Amino acid sequence: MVAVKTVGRLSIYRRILNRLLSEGAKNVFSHQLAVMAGVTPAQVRRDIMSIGYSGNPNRGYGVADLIESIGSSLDDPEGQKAALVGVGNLGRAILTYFSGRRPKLAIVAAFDNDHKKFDRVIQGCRCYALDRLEEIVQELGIDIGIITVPSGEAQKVSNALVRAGIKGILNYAPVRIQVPRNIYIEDIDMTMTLEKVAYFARKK
Amino acid sequence: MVAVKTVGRLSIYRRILNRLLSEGAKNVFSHQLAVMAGVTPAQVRRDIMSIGYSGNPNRGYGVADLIESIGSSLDDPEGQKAALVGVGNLGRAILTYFSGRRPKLAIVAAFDNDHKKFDRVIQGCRCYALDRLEEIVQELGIDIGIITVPSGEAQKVSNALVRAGIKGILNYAPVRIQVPRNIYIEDIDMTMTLEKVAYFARKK
DNA sequence: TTCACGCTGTGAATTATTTCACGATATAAA
DNA sequence: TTTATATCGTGAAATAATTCACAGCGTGAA
Repeated sequence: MVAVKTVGRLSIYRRILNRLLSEGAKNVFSHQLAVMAGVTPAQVRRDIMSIGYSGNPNRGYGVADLIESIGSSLDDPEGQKAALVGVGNLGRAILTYFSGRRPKLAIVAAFDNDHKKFDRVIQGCRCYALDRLEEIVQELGIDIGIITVPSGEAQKVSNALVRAGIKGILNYAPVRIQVPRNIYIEDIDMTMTLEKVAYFARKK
Repeated sequence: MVAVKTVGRLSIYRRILNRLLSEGAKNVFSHQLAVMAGVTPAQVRRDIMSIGYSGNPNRGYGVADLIESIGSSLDDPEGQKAALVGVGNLGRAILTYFSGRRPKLAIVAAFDNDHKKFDRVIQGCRCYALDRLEEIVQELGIDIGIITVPSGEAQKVSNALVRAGIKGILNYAPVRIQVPRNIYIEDIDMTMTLEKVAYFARKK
């Protein structure tokens, strides 16, 4: 089991590596990856070590091999499916963002209360009525939920997702959601982050 | 100078406290805040200690006083202004989100390349042509930039923001941006976070 | 073949962050 | 007034994360 922060950085390295690959790069050194990822070379080496991949002291890391190796650590070989709940501006932005980007990880269903959105297909992802959440999640074998509803509804939506059997939640609503201990939850708190930037813009 | 992580949590506590205040609460205990913020009671006490506020062993913390105290640590008394660059779905979501929420921190200008958006007012925030960025940022005294443009343009936009004199950047584009050392930058990487959730949904 | 170089892999050291644990204390009740 | 109780504040301990620093190695050049 890889540490939380390491998983995050591996995901970033992989994105960089994919770009490098498309630019024709064969190998890359830890110090190059480090600059592109905004971390130290030692950190890069340690992260890569933690997934058991080894570079070559003279060539660095093999771009294609390392992508492969990160994939076999991070990805489910069967692929994983996510559902997005709340098709507002933010929800649509996320759908656009992800649309067909990672083969092993796709948002396959969206849910909303607004009947004008039902059955519309947004970025290749069909929109369903919120009260069909459990049914559809189970039918499609979805195991990740993305919450982009207003704060007031987030806990209710989360409960429904958990009942439906979801294992991980990405929560954009600015409230802490209570979930059973076996569910992994990650919050993206945009207001908090902006306030952090504001503080350090002044103090740094 | 308060630690980065502490600033983030203080911002979260404040949001919770504001809700409690509006519900009429006068006092709150560290263990209550802890549950609502998803941290330990000891952490809450330490964070609050770090801004020099003291509670009462019998009543806990005064809700209104603590809000006040967090404000005087985090906020600029004069207020701070932010500019958003890139008025797509994500940009609009952010504008909607922040619109008039914090008096000491407002997004006062948006920028885009698309001339159809020029001079439109979105959530009380006027949209300008991207090439007027430096001019407007300086005119309005903006010191925070929010980047919501595609990856390929992020570095260019960042350079313009830095030239215009901005001190902090909140970057939503999935690339690491290079900035001078005196600029504070925080990344929100939505893809990375989803991949993290996917990983731990499987492994946890 | 041998050498010199610059990189990787990693134990150890360091730094950052969180939690423990307990004395001090404010209040409500007796 | 005294006592019982539950909380705060915080030094110290524990844990987590990062960086240092260098032995060892693969490769290109001589």
